[in-house]
Amino acid sequence: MNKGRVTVIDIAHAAGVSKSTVSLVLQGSSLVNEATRAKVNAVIRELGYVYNRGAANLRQAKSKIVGIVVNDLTNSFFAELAVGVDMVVQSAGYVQFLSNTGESIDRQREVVASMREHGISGLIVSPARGTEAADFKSLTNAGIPVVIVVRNIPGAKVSSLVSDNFAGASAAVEHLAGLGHRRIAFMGGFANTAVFAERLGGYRDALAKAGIAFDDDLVVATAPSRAGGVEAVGRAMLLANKPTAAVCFNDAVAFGVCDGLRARRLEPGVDFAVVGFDDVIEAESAVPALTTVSVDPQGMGRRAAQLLLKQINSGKVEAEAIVSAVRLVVRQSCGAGLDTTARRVVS
Amino acid sequence: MNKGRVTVIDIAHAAGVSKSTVSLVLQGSSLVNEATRAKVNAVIRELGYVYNRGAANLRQAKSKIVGIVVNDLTNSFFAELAVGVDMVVQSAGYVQFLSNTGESIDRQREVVASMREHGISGLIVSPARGTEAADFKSLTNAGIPVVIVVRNIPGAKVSSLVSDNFAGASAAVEHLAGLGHRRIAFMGGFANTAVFAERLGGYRDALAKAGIAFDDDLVVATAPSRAGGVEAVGRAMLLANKPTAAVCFNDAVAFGVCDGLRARRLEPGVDFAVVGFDDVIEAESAVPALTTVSVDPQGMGRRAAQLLLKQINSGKVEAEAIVSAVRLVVRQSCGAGLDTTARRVVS
DNA sequence: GTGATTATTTGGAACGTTCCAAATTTTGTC
DNA sequence: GACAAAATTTGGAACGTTCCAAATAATCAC
Repeated sequence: MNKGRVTVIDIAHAAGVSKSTVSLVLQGSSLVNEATRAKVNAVIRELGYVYNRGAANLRQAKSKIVGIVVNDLTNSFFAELAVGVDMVVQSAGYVQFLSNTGESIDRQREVVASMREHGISGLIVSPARGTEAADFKSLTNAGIPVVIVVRNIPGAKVSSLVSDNFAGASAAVEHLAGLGHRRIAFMGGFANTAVFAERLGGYRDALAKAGIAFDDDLVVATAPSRAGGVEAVGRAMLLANKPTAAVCFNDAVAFGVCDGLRARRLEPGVDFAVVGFDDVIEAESAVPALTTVSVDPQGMGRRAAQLLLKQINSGKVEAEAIVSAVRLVVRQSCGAGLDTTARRVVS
Repeated sequence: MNKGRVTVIDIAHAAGVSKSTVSLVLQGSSLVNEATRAKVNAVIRELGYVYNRGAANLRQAKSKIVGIVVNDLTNSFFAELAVGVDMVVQSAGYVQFLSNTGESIDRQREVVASMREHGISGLIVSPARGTEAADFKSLTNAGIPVVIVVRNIPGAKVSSLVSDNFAGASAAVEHLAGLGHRRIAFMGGFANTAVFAERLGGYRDALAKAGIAFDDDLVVATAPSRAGGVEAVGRAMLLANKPTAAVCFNDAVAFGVCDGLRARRLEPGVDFAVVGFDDVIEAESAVPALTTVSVDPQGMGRRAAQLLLKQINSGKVEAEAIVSAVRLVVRQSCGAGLDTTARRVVS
């Protein structure tokens, strides 16, 4: 009725108290008498009051908003990561700005700036390729904590949470070697990324430990997508000395590899062993179920959010670098599928 | 330096003008002299000023924030939808709150309330199952436009954008019948949803038109996921009179059906025809490429966002119900794969 | 009942912006 | 150079909250 918006003052008026008291009630302060609290709450419900956080943020400092920007939301890995973040952020009473950069660094800059104007009190970012350490300088200078996930940025003075890519790839190779494979390919991924380098490093290391010579022909870099996987098998099968197994850059590539194998009348898990990386949700239900390095993207999202909230609350912005442990989940696609009850980790 | 935050007043001071002038510059007003504008902008850059939208919103009404809530972000369909929304929202200078409900109606209520407190000026929602028309009443009462996508809610006085489920399923059946199939199953999806009912309706209608008797055994409802697809083939293949083709509730189910077929040594597109629904991004690159009803989730997201922005800007909140046309994209999984150059629509 | 405690409540004064009406400067005309 | 018109600039007064210091009310001990 009056004007439009119902404000604390209207409530105060209707409840016969001062606006300060209403404010106290809103914040759940213990200073206020039980009877008045009840009355105020009743009036609040009655008038359909909605809290105006914008106004509140003007006085307070803590905004109950965090930002999360990912480089490719259409990739299940990042979608799950976002869901993980959402879960903890939501139950902490925060709300998240989420934006997709599509690997565009300009877009990333824009959305981060925009989020900042909107007053985020923290940022989780899976940086677009080519992001520099300086890009988050202004955030951290302003005391806004930043957590980088998935892809690390050398030299950035912010917290990071990445998975143990080296150990993961290494475990995959070790497992395949244990099954008797000698021609093990590394398929998919863009060669000029840190993640690629780390996983390839683990691959080479494990190869060496297993006494298998590294063969440059067996690493075939493609887009880290399903289509890239199809392409990768195609290229690998042109070799004179064909591989009999592959560790893939990620699960999307692995699925593509399976598709490509079948297009050649080879059955993954029978005629050729494939292991993925990430343990995306479909990995378990696919046929054959994908043997993969479990990164638990959702769990990673949750951990990232927890780390961020911790930093927001503690006020101190000291960088913390966490590398998250991974473990190989053996299912059917590697041909060792004895234990079909293997389940994904939910930490 | 001074306190912490740089404000318009600091800028005004440093530039030797009044705060009002700075404000004018910020808004790109044409009232201000070119020379002063330049000076002010220089100072802004120099002092590292960041605009405080929260404060601005206190005075203005339009908040440059929209909310989007989806029921399952881990489903590529919704992830792509969100990306589509993000694209247009971003380039309109807005920023989006995104939340995932995971089909929980309580969570949905919470996040919508929270978004509202944060001052969204519009909401796009793919409602959780069981959402009622009344749930958005308070939003619309406050003049905040709401656009419902994907799943319609009968009786809700808000705009909606859904795909033509009836026509899509119908086209799929017609196509399969045209290829000579008589035992066509309908696989996947929860039976008690509007979308299921619409698609099943299209299926039955097309069956009738093709002169094929409807067989209750051939509709096998399961979860609308990859695992559900696997389950569906399993059940269908137990029938005495087995199907030779299936139209699936969505692409996830269709992929599951392919998996299940292969687990039975049947090759999709050769021994059994499968057509999906949605045209998720992987549909094109999967092997065999999936014949599916193209819903173009990203395009739908874009359209929803455009519709919402239009309503926000025009100020009038009159509901508009759009049913988005779909078209069958014939690829390989239906066995008619002659034209391999079929491409997805990007409107 | 009195003074001291403790428990509640309460008016401003912020916070950083935008808006309005009015003031000032510049430009143009004769 | 005086006057009008146009262009530019500018002080408050909002916006809806939270804080603070201080006021008031309730309770206690004697």
